[in-house]
Amino acid sequence: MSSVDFDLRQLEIFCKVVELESFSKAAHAVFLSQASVSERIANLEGSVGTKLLDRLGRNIVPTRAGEVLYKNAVLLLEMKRTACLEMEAFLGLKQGEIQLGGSTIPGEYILPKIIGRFHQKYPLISVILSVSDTTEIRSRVLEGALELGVVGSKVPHKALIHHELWKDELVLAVPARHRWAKRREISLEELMEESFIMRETGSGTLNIMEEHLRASRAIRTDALTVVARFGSSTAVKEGIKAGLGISILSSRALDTELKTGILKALKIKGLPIYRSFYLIRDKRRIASPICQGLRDFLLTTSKEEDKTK
Amino acid sequence: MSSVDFDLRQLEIFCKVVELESFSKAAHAVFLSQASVSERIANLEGSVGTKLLDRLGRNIVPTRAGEVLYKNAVLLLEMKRTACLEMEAFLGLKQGEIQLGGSTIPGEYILPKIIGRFHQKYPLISVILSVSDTTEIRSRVLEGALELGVVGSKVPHKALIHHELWKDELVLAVPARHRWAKRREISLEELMEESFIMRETGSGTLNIMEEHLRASRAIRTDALTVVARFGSSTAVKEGIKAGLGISILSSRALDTELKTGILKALKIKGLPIYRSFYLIRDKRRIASPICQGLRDFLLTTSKEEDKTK
DNA sequence: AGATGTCTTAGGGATATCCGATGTAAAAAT
DNA sequence: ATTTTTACATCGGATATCCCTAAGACATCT
Repeated sequence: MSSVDFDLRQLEIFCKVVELESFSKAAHAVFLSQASVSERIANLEGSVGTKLLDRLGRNIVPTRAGEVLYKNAVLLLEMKRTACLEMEAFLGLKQGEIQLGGSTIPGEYILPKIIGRFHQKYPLISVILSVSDTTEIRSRVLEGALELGVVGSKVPHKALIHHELWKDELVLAVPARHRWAKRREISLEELMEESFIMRETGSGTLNIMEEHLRASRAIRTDALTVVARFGSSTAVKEGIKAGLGISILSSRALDTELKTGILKALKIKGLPIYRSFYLIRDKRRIASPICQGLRDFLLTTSKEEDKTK
Repeated sequence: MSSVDFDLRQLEIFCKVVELESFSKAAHAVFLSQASVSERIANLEGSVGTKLLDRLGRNIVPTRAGEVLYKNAVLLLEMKRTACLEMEAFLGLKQGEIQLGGSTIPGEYILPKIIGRFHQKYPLISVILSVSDTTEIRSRVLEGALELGVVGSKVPHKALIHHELWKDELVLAVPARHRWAKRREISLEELMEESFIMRETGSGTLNIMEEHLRASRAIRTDALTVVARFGSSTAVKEGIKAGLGISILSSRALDTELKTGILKALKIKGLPIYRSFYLIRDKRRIASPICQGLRDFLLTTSKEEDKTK
């Protein structure tokens, strides 16, 4: 029966009338003719179901019902304004957040400092970085939980677009006290003899390793003496330091250890393992402005790095 | 430049689409054709300035911008609903408040218990009673600060409508130990000899007194020996009790004192002073439902009292 | 009483909304 | 791989709304 209804535009006009105590002044304020304001107020009164303003000749005063509506209208319009500002800030790349995924190496060793620089440029944008393995990142990008991902291997998918960001070399890491510590290169055959720490399935590093070893037609990963499978590069490094075994991993993850001499890096004879990190995005979805901003930032950053190299 | 804008109706439809993850289901939910929903969403996307939904074949998922908008839209719509409910409650005479003014006698001795009964009938309505003198109440009703007033004398005014509510008799009150305490009547001439306590200017009781005395052509109020002017009936009563003087006041204000025998009431010879209390309202203004409700309640209440009398 | 200022009403044109029908593209079924 | 199905987009037209100008109504001020 009583179905009160209204519209933001109507409320806007109504509020102006209440505030300026005049139809004609309100009309001027909202850039309408006075007649239109009159009509819309009549309209609003119709759809609320009661008179909202007392027309006392010269001055316009809200009725009690008008006062009740005005009080609510002010709150609603304020909230609308807030919402609009937030949208504008979001669209204007000023404010908001973005869900970014990084596989182990980029997530732990590369992205943190780049996100730092991004944050300096856009202080009100927060980048939420999830670190996981390549496969996981890829599928979460496809479900839409992550807008962007940075992964360590390229697996074509019709919905994903890849952009190469950075190159990376995989090296064989051994403890400083290892009998190979002084050598520069190791042959694949020699590798077979050693205890080997493997990354977990799904890791980009593992994918790349298998890919290269398969290409070399020499050995398969399951021919290696795998003593452990770890879920993170850090764990693998710790395993190597503890003498559990040796492993192939990203030179980027070894920076600190190589500089302090705790670990040594060796190349594998006839098998230079390079891989790239790729930016991935689900092209079926429309990228938010923040997503575009971060994407551009990552791409230009990687180009600049190439130059300085 | 970027001027995000939207409409409650658009948001309503948009939210339904987000919640049901489908244009056609949303269309059904808001009783529109699928085409209209499609058009309105396109419209909204236009006026916000960005795509809000990803159309991934089967399922519809909001973009990041869509999520931001949705979050705000839910709040806005909820607030609108609240506002509508409040308006409906107000219009349905269920909830709200009303500013009522009462001059001294009705405000202090009559209205409190009637408001009590009104409150039992409408528990969510609060009656805000201001007690002041008749003149003050009248002018505050005319400014709109009070919706209704109950006053003790009738002064015609083109904007005011009067309804008689209750009759009241004015009597001469004297202390129990007064030399007139045993008498039933006093003549006007005798009254001149006594110390008299007057109500303040603006009081309805005073108006009525002057009116009747003038009509009797015998004496004027300024011929009385006025020893004090007090702003309230209670103060006058206390003055009488303290032996400061005697006064004419409403029998309704004397109930307690007469029953306990502290004061005595006398009639004035040849001058029966009756007066009525009137409900007043500014007829230029539209009465709120609550105002109408209270008005009806007061009128029927007074009629019932007449019957029982 | 007349002039003035202010809201209401009337009429008409531009725009938006809505619908049914049709187009199109992706998923599901064959 | 092709067809069928499902679901959103688009089209064209009927309707309603919005907004304007102009004229009427009403109270106030002179």
